[in-house]
Amino acid sequence: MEQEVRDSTQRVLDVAETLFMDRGYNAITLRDIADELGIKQASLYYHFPGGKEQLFQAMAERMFERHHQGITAAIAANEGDLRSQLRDIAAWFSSQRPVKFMGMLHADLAALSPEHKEELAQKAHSAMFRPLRQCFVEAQARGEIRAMHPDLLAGCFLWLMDGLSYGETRAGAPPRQAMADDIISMMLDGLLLRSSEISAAQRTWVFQS
Amino acid sequence: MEQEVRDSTQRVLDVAETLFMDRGYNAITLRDIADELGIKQASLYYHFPGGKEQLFQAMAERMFERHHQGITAAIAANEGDLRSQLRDIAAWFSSQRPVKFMGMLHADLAALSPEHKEELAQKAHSAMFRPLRQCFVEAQARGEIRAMHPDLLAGCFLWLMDGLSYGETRAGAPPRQAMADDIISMMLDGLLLRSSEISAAQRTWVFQS
DNA sequence: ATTATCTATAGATCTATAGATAATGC
DNA sequence: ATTATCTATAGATCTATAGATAATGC
Repeated sequence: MEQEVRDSTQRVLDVAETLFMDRGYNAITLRDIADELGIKQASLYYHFPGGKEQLFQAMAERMFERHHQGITAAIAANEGDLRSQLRDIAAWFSSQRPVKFMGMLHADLAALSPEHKEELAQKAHSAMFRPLRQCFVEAQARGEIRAMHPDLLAGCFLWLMDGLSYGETRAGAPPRQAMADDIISMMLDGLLLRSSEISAAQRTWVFQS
Repeated sequence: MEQEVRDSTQRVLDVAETLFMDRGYNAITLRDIADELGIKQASLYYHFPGGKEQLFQAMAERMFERHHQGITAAIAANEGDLRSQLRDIAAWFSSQRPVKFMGMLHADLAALSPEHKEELAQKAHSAMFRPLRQCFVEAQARGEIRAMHPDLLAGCFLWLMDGLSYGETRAGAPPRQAMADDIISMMLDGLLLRSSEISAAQRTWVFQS
């Protein structure tokens, strides 16, 4: 029986994650979630007596925990090589349903009670931001990349991964993994023409600034 | 009198933009906007007989038009120099209230009628995305940057500018313009150590991939 | 007895409409 | 006459609660 409890509650969380992440906390009603599950709205209170807010909270915590696993595994599997680490993190996100947790952390958190808000922000930070930030700090310590505020780097990378979720909804967009590779190359190698592709005249310009 | 009509309607749009952009279409009620203006909720129907959706639509169109001016001016003032163009576009966004139009284009548009949705998406594209995309296309034609899907480049840059709005709300964050400069340098120069800072051993690694 | 659902409904909003009121400008 | 507001309220949701029902497992 314990098993069935977990199954049906997990199914509620699955649907809640899909809907909340796609259209936001305020746009989704308990009725939307119940309809999608084929049950009545009031039945959700059996699984989450605390109502909509508790359901959102539980959904977000489960999601953060899952991403924490995915991100730290990608980092650990490529110790000492930032590019591979980022590539595997991107592959992890590609394997998951669109994240959009950045916009979520802003607009949706504002709708929650101060305690829930604070707790979720904290968990999002330790689950996703902190490991990634550490990843950049270590790459800097190894001399692999130049000094730049690691908060900014982690924020940019997560932000861009989040953006992939939106980008892929466009018609005619390249596959997500190809976009992720281009983004990582942009971040690490930069866009300026250099090395063998570069003419002498361009080279002086490139390094003048 | 004509003047006063414009003033009070513009004031409604100002408040609507602040609130809608900060917390999203669904989170903000007409009462929130009216309260902030010090008027009653029903009075908004004098300015926008079409109600909440028309108000959002008008607010978004005015905002897109304003950003179109800002972006194209920044581009035109630095013709032939991508880095300066991007820097001035970033400065433009820093001068404006936080954008968050990316998340808006996703979650908020979904709440509108199909016609409004289509029209706004179209206007956002021509006002902001298209000029920036063209900017990257021309930099590629000049040989200033390497070939990469210009849609991706424009999307990344706008996305990161959008992210600055969120980033600056954190405690202890560096000033927005400093973060913008770092982001532009990351995009153009990349993060990898190279040029004079680079050792011979590292150089072979840098260019091997 | 426990699990997972249901029906019915109270109470709180929220959008939108109808029509009144007050101030300004011709 | 026009502009900009107001009061009052209908109608539609949405969240949450109370208590009933059906199925499963001991």
